[in-house]
Order: sequence, then C-alpha cells, then structure tokens
Amino acid sequence: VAAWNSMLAAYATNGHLDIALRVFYSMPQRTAVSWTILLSACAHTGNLKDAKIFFDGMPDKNLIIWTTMIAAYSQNGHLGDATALFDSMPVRNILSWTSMLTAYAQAGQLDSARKMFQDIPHHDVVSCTAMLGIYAQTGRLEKAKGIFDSMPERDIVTYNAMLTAYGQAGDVAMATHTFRTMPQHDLVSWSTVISLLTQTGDLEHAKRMYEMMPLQDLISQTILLSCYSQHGNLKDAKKVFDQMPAQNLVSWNNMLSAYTQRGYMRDAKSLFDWMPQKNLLSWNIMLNSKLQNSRLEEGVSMFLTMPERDLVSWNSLLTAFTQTGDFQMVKKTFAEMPDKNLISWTTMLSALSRNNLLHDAKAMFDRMPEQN
RNA sequence: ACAAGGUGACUCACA
Repeated sequence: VAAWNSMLAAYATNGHLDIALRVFYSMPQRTAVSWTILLSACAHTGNLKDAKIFFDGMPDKNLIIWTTMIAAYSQNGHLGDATALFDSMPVRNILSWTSMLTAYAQAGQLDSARKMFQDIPHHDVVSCTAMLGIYAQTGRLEKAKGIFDSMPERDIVTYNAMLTAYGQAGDVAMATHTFRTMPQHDLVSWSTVISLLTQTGDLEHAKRMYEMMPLQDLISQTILLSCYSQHGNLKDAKKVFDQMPAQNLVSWNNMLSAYTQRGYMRDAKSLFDWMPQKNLLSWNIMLNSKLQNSRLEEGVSMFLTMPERDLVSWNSLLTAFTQTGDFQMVKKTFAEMPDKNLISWTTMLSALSRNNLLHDAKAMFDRMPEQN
C-alpha cells in the first residue's frame, strides 16, 4: 500500500490530479494516508468541493485528516468552516493550531490570529514563524522582530520571513545584513532580497545578486522580468523571457504588460492569443490596452466576450467612455455596473467636472455612499 | 518506502 501511496503522492504533487484519482480508485486497498494525499491535493488546486467529499467519505478520521481539512479551508479562504471544524475536533496538535492561525491571518483577522497564537499550548518553530510571517506581511517589523528574538530555535524559513519583515518595512540595510549573516540561503532567501532590491530601485545590486544565485528558478527569473516590465525596458524583459527554461501564467502576464505598456499591440496580441492559459488579469491587461490605444471598438467587443469581468474591467471601460466624451455610454455603463467602488465614483466625478458639468458632478457627489 | 501547518514572483482600473 505504501508503494501505491507514493505513486499517488507523486501524481498529486505534480499536478496530475486526474491520474491520481484513477490510481486512487484502482488501488487494491486504501489507507488513511491515501485519503489524506488526495484531500490535500484537491485543496491545493482549489478544489474544495472534492476535498470535502473525500473528508466526508473517509471512514475513520484521524487527527491528520482533520487537520488537513482545516488547512484546506484555510487555503481557500473559508474561515467560518475552518473555525467550525477546529472547534469540533476531538483532539488537536500543534499543526491544527497553526493551520487555524493562518486561516485567521488569511481572512485578515489579525487580532484573532494573535489571540490564537497566544492560546497555542506548545509552540514550535513553525507556529512561531507563522506568526512572524503574519507580522512581516502586515508591515509590523517590531512585532516580527520580537518573535524572532524570543524563538529558542530558528530555521531557514524563520530567517526568510524576517527578510520579508525588513523588506516590508523598507529596511533594505537590515534585510541585506540579515541575508549576509543568516546560516544558510535557499532560493527563497535569494529571491526575497532580489525582489526587495528591485522594488527599492537598486537594479544593479539586484542584478548582481541574481547572477550570484546558485540556481535561478522560475520565480527569480520572473522577479527580474517583472522589474524590466515595470520600467518599460522591453528589450531586457524580452531577453529574460526568452531565456526562461519554463514559463507560467505569471511570466506571460508580465511579458504581456511589458508589451502593452509600450504600445506594442501586435506583439501583445500574438502573445495573448498564444498563451496556453489566461486569467482575469491577462484579460484585463489586454482589455485596458485596447481601450487606451484607440481601439475602442475592439476593446468593447473584448469586454462583451470576456469569460468573466470584475470591477477593474468595468472601471476600465467606464474610463474609456469618459475619454471619448460619450456621456450616453458613460451613464449607461455606470448604471449597468454590478458594483462600484471609490475609483468608479471618482472616474465619474472627474469626467463630469472636466467637462464643466458641475451640476451633474454635484448631484453625483451627493449620491455617493457614505463609505466613499 | 507513504499523508497534514510557516517564508519569495504578475495584481491591471480613477486621482
């Protein structure tokens, strides 16, 4: 059975969930481990429904499968379900607690996360690093450092989280100092610092470190690509992009932005058409570039045929109509929008006032919901 | 020989 499970795990972690499922059903017998592997794989691919089915279908649930299900809820943003499950657990261990901790953090409930952290009976390096990471991402350097200093043991992930804490707080000097003095480096350590350097504008330093990396993986390459793309450096962006041994949706979107930002509509379009996968961001990048590059007709028809639209797509369209001065369409679009945010309202307000329709602007202002 | 928790990349729309 263990051999079968190894095979299951191999397929499941390599993204072949379909094959894993076939293996699962054709196995001579299944253990708790088999169920857990599949449940975890479903959760990581965002397939919470099947994860739940596996969980419910499992005959004798052990602590691990309970915890895996909490992690599944946590990873997919279902805080309520995670809490309910956690509260009804017969036994908990440090992994259950930590999964719950990150569930709160993921939902933006920092106070609950902090409370949960304090309630954990016995901490380990992972639970402490989890809390450190939460503080790091929310820019609370002092808190992060406090945990770091109080930890009896630290591993490379702890140090990496601390790099992020310094980075988020804009302390490049301490980040690089920590990088130099930490016990070991892995790909995450390198790319965290490189990313920080590109964000603070020290491109030369970033490039030097990129060259020094023992191995340039997809993410570090993408960091560099993204940096070139954001600076409108199409040539170097293309160079990095073409040299990447493997690419993914993130790298394609980055290259797409690089093209559209410089108005290379033909290249953008052929990349876009070629992309094996697209997400809403890809569509919005392309949509916005059409709308902003005198291709209103194409843009509008893209808007109408997109697989999905969000508030950004709507605001993009709204802005385009305000720029052509077609107030018929502006009003129509604004009325049809399923949601509006502050950006939608300010788009309207500035369009009306730019065209000296001050009474309309005033009326619009009075219609704005309070929270804006 | 097998399973669960913590760290790095794109996030585009108004101003």
